Amino acid sequence: MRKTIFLYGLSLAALVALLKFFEYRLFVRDLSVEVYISVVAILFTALGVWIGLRLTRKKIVLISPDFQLDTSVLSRLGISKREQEVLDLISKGLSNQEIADKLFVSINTVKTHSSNLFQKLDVSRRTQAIQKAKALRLIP
Amino acid sequence: MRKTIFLYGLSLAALVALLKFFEYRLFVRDLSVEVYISVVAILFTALGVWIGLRLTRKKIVLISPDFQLDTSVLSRLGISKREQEVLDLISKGLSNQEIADKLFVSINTVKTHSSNLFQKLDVSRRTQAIQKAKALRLIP
DNA sequence: CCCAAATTCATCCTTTCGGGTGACGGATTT
DNA sequence: AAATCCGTCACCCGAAAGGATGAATTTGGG
Repeated sequence: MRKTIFLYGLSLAALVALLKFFEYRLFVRDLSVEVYISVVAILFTALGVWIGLRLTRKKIVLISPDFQLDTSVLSRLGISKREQEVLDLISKGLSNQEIADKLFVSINTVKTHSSNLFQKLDVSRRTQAIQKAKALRLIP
Repeated sequence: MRKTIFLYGLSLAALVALLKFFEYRLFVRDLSVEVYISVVAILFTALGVWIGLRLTRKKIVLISPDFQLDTSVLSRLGISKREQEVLDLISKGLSNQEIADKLFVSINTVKTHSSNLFQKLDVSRRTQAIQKAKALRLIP
């Protein structure tokens, strides 16, 4: 941010110098202040647009792909870390056996976690869990 | 957009007039061009930022909520209307029986549709179908 | 240290899901 | 008319998922 401000001032100074340079170089001394202001206004409006896009670009891509879960909902429903992991893998379309292999636990353990998870989410099927978890911002 | 350009030019003219006014009103005739340019640059940079945000705000909200399915993918995979309906209900967490009740058909019909759908989506489970359909923009 | 919560695993049973196959009527295309 | 696609329905079978319950182990916090 400090860098941006510095570059901003630098470009401003450069523009002024450039205008001065052309003013004396081409002996066009009758350039009115209005012309100066117009040029500067247009250029810096464009710069402002660019800066604005630059600053908000992160926010745009943060909306969907970069996702942070709502931990308040997580604690309110009493969902543990392991259950959250299972939920995440369920939402990725994995079967209980695949989840068990990925977490290095028994399939029975996964079934226990998913059962507890469904109770806490108040659903009875994993597809419903996906739907509800998405609404609660527990998964992307 | 034309309105925006008009207002832009108008504000530019107003600013110039304002500066001129203060210049003669306060008898501060030695205001350098650099000061003018700096003020104008700062103000119009802010204006540019505002415009940039204004123009991109619509795109931001358009990313997720407003959804239109990709019919090209739909036809490329040869997914029929009925299969698409089943897909939509599957993504909402409904069981085959519930889908059958909602579509007024037999559960066997739903199973046939879902099986064909899974083949066309190249998946083997409904949770995978949800995952993939979302990636293909077939469901919100 | 101790207790509560979390994690782990198991068994039994029922329901749901998925794959495969076959069939029939209707609409469209060839 | 024949072929093709869609939608419908049925049956069978195995796999996966879900519910209920019990229990052992580990872990984190008071």
